[in-house]
Amino acid sequence: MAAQTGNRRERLRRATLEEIRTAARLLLTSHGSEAVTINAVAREVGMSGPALYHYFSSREALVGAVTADFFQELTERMEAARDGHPGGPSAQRLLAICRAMRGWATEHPAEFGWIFASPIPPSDRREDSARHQAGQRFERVLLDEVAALWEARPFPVPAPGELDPSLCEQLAAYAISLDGRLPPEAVHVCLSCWSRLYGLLCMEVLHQLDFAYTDMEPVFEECLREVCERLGLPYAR
Amino acid sequence: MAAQTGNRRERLRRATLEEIRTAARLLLTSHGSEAVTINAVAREVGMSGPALYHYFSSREALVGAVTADFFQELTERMEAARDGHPGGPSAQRLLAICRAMRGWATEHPAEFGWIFASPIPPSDRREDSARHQAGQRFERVLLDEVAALWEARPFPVPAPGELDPSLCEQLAAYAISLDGRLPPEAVHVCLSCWSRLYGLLCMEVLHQLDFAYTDMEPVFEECLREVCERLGLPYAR
DNA sequence: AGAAGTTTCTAGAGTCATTAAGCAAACATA
DNA sequence: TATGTTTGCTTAATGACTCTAGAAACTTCT
Repeated sequence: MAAQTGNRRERLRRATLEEIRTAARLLLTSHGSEAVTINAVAREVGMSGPALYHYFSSREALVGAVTADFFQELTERMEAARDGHPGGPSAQRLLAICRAMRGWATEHPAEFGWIFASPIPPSDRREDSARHQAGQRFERVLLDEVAALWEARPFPVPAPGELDPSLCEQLAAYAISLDGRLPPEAVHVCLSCWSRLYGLLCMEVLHQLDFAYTDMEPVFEECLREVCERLGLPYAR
Repeated sequence: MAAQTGNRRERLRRATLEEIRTAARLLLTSHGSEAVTINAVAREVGMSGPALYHYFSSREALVGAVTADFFQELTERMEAARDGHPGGPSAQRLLAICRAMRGWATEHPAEFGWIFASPIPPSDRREDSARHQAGQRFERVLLDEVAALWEARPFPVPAPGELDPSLCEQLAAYAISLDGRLPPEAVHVCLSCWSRLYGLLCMEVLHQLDFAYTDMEPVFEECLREVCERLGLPYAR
């Protein structure tokens, strides 16, 4: 942690900012997305409407800030799960990360929905937005783990040339931005796994599979089993 | 088509309803979700605010109605794609259906987002809601095709007992509601494929993979290739 | 204590969803 | 043709919302 810089004023301001974010989150989880209004949040922290504009320039900014918080919380949970299995086999670490992700998602469905199952507002699509930063850190948790796994023992990937050339080109470009730790084909496998986990979790928090499943836990585990298989890892509950 | 039942009044009413839905959709696609307000829609069709309550009991009802429209449009497009390959090989039909789905999604990202990437409001979760009906019809397009495929030539499925017992139980319950055309393990494969397509399309319309891909078409095709492989079908572009 | 800066307030303009009251035309019936 | 009902809309009004513009109060520093 950085030393608590700043004088009393700054500390107070930080505390208020924190309180506002907490209030916003509480409103989201207890009364839904719609309930997170500037007025309601202000009421909750005991100040009146317009005062909140000294802390956030608009409702969108507030929403963006708490969304970034959620993103960071999820990432920290995944990192903690990973660091809970130091030195152990890759499979265990990766499974722990994925399960931590679902754990957080099911415990915080509204928050997960805000991160992943909502259109990203234009202001948050800029590279310097807090959300984007948080997204990159999140991305790195999974990618680092897969890269480590690849370096330790490469998993089977499609042969070069087997993938569509246009796809390969895009993958190559992205692989470069990853310092070339993974070849394009391995990046594809990685993104494909991520997309499966993403889809399943979105379906769970959005209740898109309620027509078939009442408990998604074993469905997710089965998906993990398949992911492990694809990465050449042993699966264990 | 059913004969245009009803007298002049009813016809006029239906036309107005249609006009309102069209206006709502136009606002969604051109100015985003937020812009679909009762007032704005009413302004668009040339009547003033409250008059709209003679046609829809609330904003939510209006949103639900147009969402159901979208669902139906998507389904019809998929059915048309399927019927464009009558009698042909299963693989071609299934691929055509999936590509039609993505085609509609990419042409109508906002509409697709409303159907699949938004929390389903409680009112629309009831069995008798238009949305639920539309959802079932959509579901059937994919399921029917997979069931036909299964009856013609079963694809490889996990051996009974290989899947988690709790998962099996849920699958068995759902399989029964499908008239037992598919065994639980095949239902699982089917739902797993659906979840992959769903995840990928959501990521595309929500721009969740922009950090890696600029063109999702080959990514989707690669996913289709894998789906085909799993269903024992030949893949062709 | 006084100056400077920060925080919060009240007031208000303009938006939204929704309800209520009422007007006028279209229609059905006598 | 006269009467009453139904239908389609209007305006008015309520209470919520976002956000702006000043004035008031409070902190901190000199």
